[in-house]
Amino acid sequence: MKEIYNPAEIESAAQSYWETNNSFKVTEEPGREKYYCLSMFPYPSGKLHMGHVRNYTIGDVVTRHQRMLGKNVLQPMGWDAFGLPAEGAAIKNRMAPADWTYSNIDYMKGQLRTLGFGYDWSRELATCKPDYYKWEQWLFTELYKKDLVYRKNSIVNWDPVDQTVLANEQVIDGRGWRSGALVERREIPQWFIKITDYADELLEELDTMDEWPEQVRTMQRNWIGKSHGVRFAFPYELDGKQEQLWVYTTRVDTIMGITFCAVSAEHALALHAAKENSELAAFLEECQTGSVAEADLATMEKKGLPTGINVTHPLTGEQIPVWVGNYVLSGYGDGAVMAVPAHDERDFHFAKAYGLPITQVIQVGDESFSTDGWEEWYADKGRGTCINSGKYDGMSYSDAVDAIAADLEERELGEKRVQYRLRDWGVSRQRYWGSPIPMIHCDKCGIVPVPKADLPVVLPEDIEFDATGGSPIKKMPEWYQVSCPECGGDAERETDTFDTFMESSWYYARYTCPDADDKMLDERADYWLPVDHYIGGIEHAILHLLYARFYHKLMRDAGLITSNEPFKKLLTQGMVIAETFYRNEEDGSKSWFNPDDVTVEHDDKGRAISAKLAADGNPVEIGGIEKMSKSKNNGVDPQSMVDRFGADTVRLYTMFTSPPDQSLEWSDEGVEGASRFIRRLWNLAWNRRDAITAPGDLSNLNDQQRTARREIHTALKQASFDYERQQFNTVVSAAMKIVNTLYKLGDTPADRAILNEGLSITLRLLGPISPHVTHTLWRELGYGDEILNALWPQTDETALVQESIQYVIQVNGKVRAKIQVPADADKAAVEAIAIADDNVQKFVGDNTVRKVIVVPNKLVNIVAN
RNA sequence: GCCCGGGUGGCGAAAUUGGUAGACGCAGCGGACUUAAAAUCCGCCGGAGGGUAACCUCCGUGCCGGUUCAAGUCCGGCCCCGGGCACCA
Repeated sequence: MKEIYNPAEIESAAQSYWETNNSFKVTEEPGREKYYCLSMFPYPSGKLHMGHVRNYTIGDVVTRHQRMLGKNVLQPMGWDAFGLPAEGAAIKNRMAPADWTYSNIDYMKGQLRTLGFGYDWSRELATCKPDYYKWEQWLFTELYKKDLVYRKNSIVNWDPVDQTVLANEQVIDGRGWRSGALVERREIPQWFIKITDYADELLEELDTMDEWPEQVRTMQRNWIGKSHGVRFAFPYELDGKQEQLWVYTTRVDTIMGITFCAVSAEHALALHAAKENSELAAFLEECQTGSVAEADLATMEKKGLPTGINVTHPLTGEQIPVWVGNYVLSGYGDGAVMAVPAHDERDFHFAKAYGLPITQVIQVGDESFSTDGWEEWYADKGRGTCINSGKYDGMSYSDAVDAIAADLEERELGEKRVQYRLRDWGVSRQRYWGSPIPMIHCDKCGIVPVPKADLPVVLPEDIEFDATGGSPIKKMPEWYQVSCPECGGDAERETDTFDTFMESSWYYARYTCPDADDKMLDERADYWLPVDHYIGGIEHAILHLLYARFYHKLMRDAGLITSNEPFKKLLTQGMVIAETFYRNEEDGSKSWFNPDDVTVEHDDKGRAISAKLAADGNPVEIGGIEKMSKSKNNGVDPQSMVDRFGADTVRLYTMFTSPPDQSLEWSDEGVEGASRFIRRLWNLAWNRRDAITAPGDLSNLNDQQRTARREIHTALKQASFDYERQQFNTVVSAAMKIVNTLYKLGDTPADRAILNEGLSITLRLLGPISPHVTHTLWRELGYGDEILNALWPQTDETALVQESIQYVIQVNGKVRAKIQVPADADKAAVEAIAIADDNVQKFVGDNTVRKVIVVPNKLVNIVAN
């Protein structure tokens, strides 16, 4: 052991120790409790950012803690390796996406190693490897056979200059990111997986997933968007032909209040009417270019034009005018709605704007209805009864819905229907760097899935990108020209690749058996799954987590696994944020400076008052605290922090500064503090190394020593509780409290015994958080070989027992005294001592004591007036 | 607009879920050690007022009201900040 704490040295030694001993390699042990802890795998973008460090530290802390509880713990790591940035880098650096990706993986893996994360690297996977994507290709062909996969036309962004399809991220302000050309919408055939077949199961299971944050469950519920309603038609005649306008509504009870219909700008009826009407045609054009951001839509002005077409009310036979409305969504339901301005807020504002009639058909109690302004109760579904509705008058919501739906059904003009917002999952991407879609197009046989024996369809990695960014495999006849597996004739491969969400939807399962070479998953999957604890960013709340849940059910129904859900517990960690600094440039733009390059001046209260750029000494503006990002240049490089302070300090700081689900504000001073604490621990161990030799006798302690031991075990109890509820910041503070207590101990045999016990507890509490320094001290002080496998410390309840207890005495709810009472005193005795106190007497005065509340071992409240 | 979070010292945050508000840390101040500095160790540290002092009093958890012996915590109403989103008929 050395006098001076040297993180670089002890950390690399500890890491080598774990590597040579395969400390984190695990196998299935039937009968032993397993724990599968997983952090969302990274995209290999180049280097780790602070968000990764936080995510993976949380995962590693959970992993090491569960291991010390005696469980068989799996924590794997891998790479979400397909994706668009590799193509951009390929064009820019004139290198193959595969080479760029592999070199990034190499570098980032080294970074993960220096942070001391305990991964079972024998299970490492990269989703761009054929032995990985082979199995999702196989599953896709199986789904095709089960009729869960289909092909249909869908719209893509087309760059007319580069002659290539663009991903949404590559469209900037409606223009191609490279060419700058106006992007066109083109319809091409694409592959879909029927996630809607699983919508109900995906929705209903959310109710049972009580270890997921409520926020995430709500977001998924809304995304699936199930509603119960009625779909019905308005007949009309057009060019002498009988047609029907179909709409969907959840408020068919208001059907007698329809005063117009509204269709979306893309609706066939609108397009037809626009042929004869140039004003309408211009309006439809305008609707195409408006903002599509949801928040804008919510506050957007309601606009519309009449089509000049009338339809017939299915029950009254009345003529109803059809309008085009910018508030009608083309993609939901039939792209058309019935409008009941009296009982729908959007319809109301539209009717007011265009002078359309408003007819009240629902009455709630004695509320008074007026067309002057909108009232909340007008649209209160389920309240009130029908009026002005002929034979439906007096009916409640559910009676009216049943009766009206029955009448519509009788006329063959409608029926009840469950509607979802969720759409089928479009998985085709016209990109290169992804898994090829294993389908063959044969002129004779049609679509033929690639047989299992021919899988995987390997993506060629040794390619060159031309400047357009178009997918190279689309220009490689030697790759896509094949013979048909069925008839043997000439055929062509699908040249589109899968959406990268396909790979990230099942990687958690493949880690359980990454070497299975004849099956997607083997029997080991059921030992480890479901994942007990999944950790990642909130940005994946909907898409990734919904697709992974869907995929899990697909794999279950393919007979590969038996569980229903992939992730038992979910933790969404908070953002990492930092101060920003900028200068206003002459052209009105801002240039942002990294906090590393700025010196901040504080006033005597410690408030930041001004900041200067270190390079030129001139002032910069303080821009407020924001999420670490490239655009604000406020990212702190984890590597430079590890180099300066060591991984243990960086890990301790990220755990100590905020609870895991809240945002974490970076502060250099805070990191210094974390580093100072670790040195304080090290110095204690060094200075008292001769005293910490063996456990001593704890049975004969004086008052001071008993207090010290009580403080240690109180902190331990709190820390164990906080580990369970994953509030790691207070775990660190508990360890700090114990160290503070240990510093105050003397050097008698009893003090040495307490020190020995206290330090062994502290090291184990911190073991999961700062593993290197605790590993080293554990061995140097002779506690054992591996703290990693040490058992979690138990609270000694007898150490918590006190001879006398401090009671807080309140008079009328205000603290007036603190008294020491023997621990065995009964309620009456406590009361008596409390009332006898001088200060209590002073405040009770001449008043009569009405009531005395005694909270055992805590507090007495005397009510007097 | 709607749905989640959140609002506590100069700052990051605690408060074992209704029982001493501010633990632990950062910054700051004071002291010890040192020729000196750094490092380290010890102490003080919400505001106002009183006392030589140990201490004492009043105010204080975004704002207003309520429930309770007791509210940072529960209920009702509002104001800010952060994140997300379905104009879904």
